[in-house]
Amino acid sequence: MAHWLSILVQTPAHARLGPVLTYQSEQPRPAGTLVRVPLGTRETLGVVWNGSAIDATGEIDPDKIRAVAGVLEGIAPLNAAWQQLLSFAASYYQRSVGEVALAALPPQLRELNPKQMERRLKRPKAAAGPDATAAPLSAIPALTPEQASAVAQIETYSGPFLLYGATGSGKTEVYLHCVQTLLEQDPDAQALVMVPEINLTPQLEARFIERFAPIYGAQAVVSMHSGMTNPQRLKAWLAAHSGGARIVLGTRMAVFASLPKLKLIVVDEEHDPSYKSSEGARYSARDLAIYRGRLESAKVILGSATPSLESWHQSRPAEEGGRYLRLHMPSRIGQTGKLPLVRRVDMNHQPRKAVFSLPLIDAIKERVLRGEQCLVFLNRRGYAPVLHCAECDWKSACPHCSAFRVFHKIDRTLRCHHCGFTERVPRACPSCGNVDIGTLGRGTEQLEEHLAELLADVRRPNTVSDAFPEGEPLRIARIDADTTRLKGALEEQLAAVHAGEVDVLVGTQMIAKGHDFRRITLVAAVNPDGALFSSDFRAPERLFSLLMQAAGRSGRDAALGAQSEVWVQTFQPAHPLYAALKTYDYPAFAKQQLKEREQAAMPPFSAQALVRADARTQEAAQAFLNAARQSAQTDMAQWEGWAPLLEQITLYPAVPMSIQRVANVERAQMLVESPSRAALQQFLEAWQSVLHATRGLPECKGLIRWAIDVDPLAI
DNA sequence: AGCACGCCGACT
DNA sequence: GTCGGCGTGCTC
Repeated sequence: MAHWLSILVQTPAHARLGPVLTYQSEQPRPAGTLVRVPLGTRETLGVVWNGSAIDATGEIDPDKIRAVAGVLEGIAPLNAAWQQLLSFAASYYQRSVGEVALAALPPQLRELNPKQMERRLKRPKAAAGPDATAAPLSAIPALTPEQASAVAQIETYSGPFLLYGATGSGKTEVYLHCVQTLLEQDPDAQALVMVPEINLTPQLEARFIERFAPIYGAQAVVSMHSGMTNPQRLKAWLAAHSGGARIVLGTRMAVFASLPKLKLIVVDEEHDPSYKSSEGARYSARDLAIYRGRLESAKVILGSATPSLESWHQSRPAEEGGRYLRLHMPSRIGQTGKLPLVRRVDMNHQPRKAVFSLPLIDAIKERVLRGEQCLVFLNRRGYAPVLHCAECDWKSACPHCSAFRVFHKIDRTLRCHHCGFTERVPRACPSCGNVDIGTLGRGTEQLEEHLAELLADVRRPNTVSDAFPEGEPLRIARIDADTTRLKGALEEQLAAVHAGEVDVLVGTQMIAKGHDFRRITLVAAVNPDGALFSSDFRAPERLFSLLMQAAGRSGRDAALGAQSEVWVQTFQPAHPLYAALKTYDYPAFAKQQLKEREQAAMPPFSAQALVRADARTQEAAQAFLNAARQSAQTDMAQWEGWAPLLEQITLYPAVPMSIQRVANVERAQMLVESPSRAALQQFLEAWQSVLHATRGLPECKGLIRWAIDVDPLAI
């Protein structure tokens, strides 16, 4: 007799299909079982959900129920905790479970046919156990008192923990130590360690392999990130799912890894915006890590030198309502203990239009003449952000976007950084024919060029590197998304910096993160003021974090640490953000920001969601959002018992997005806010059906798609 | 989202 | 006469 199974398949939220489909099967299958099912004309991967549940929507024609095509033999069902995690993620981020769950599985599980799958699973596994070929275990550094105290607290309490440690305070050593203790105590236990970016995985992986391969074998450590090939991803996933991998390192996607014996989760640089996904289900891996930790009784460590204000607020003293335990490690290891001196240059007193102030140029010269390296930041790539005609006021607008195309001098192109549209730079103004067209603003390319001119007469000292003898011109290098497009280019360029081939490094924020430059003693932010006046209320938080991280790049070498400096060129030298930066007083900065947020009832003192709409015309996008808003305020208010809930919800009018048009698609958004997270959740869930219905309205013709972003990072 | 079916323009 | 454009509609 056949059994009826509820099965998840990959169906987008807007498809008019239930979240689970009903299939029949000769045998009962436990929830979590991976199966292949027919769907329309194709066969697709499905996950058995809630065992023998009768279809929730009720009336489907029994004749339409098709049979399960097969079970993925040799792969154990996903456990209840995993199912619960995915159910939660789907409902919290307002997507269908099918979409979220199937996207969380490695792509090859979907693509491989049964025969290929069988072959993959039969592959002989490398013998578990110590890896004889691994380098002999190098001495494990003794913990500093601060590290030892943090480790002791993590072992004593259940967490979650916010490890608030200065750059260079040795947070990674704390992670390594906690993982090591865990694996020694529990022969099955697994740990999940997340980092924000792929770029940061190789060095972390090297450190974990160095530490753990000699004890547990190299296959005990696996990585999960989007830079891996599909076969690599499947292999890592299977290793984690089978329990063979003891440590999983990865980017945000790793939070969904199947880890049957998960006991510890580390979220390094927890404040980093990369943990929030910006497409599909817009989940926050950091927030899901907290949920998952509680769900599976696994300890969670969030680590940062500049925690997100959300995490900082959650880690206030327990008697004030804090839920995380804050562990503080203020000291940098192996150094004089001092962070670089922060110097603000008041650009109001510098020549108008100066890119580099005189004192900064002098300081850079002085450093390179001593054989030290300098790092210069500007968060804008290209040569100039706008090309401009002084005669007729033509500007290099992108024809497809509401943005300017950026002038790239290197290949003489105008490039739109939003849609990719690229043209050769015109010789004369395309509008009036004036041949004297100029640039407005500057980017990293121009900075590099300008710096070369300013330092043209400076010669290298003889202390730097044998390969580049005394008396040669300075080497100025640039690292940004343009110079690192090719695979391996970033590593190559970083290696050149490490080798001392570069005297001055110019780049965007991508060089601020994680890289351990030994001989850099001066870091300069050329023009960071923009974030102070941004309409995004999180911009100051990001700027502070970026500048703190940049400061962490300077003076990591003990011998040079004492004299290292961070320079900030600003027109707002008295701004409280820079004042807090000068004393590295993150707590003071956070306190001030949180006070502002509380007064304005912004996160973490309120919950937000954003509905974004893409359409052919701006009118259609806004009409859709405003109609859905109207329905919420009139129709939903009539629903039995909904009025009190709706009173806790604020729906703001639809507004165009800050870049209103990208690739000829008009974009608008609407903010939804509530003092209560629960109320917001309840509202959004019910509102989904209203949004679906709104779509069909005549004034919404031209709407392309819409999506809800819960806990958006940028508004 | 896929993937079909379906009805109108330029090619072997 | 076919290949193929992407508009609508369905998938347990």
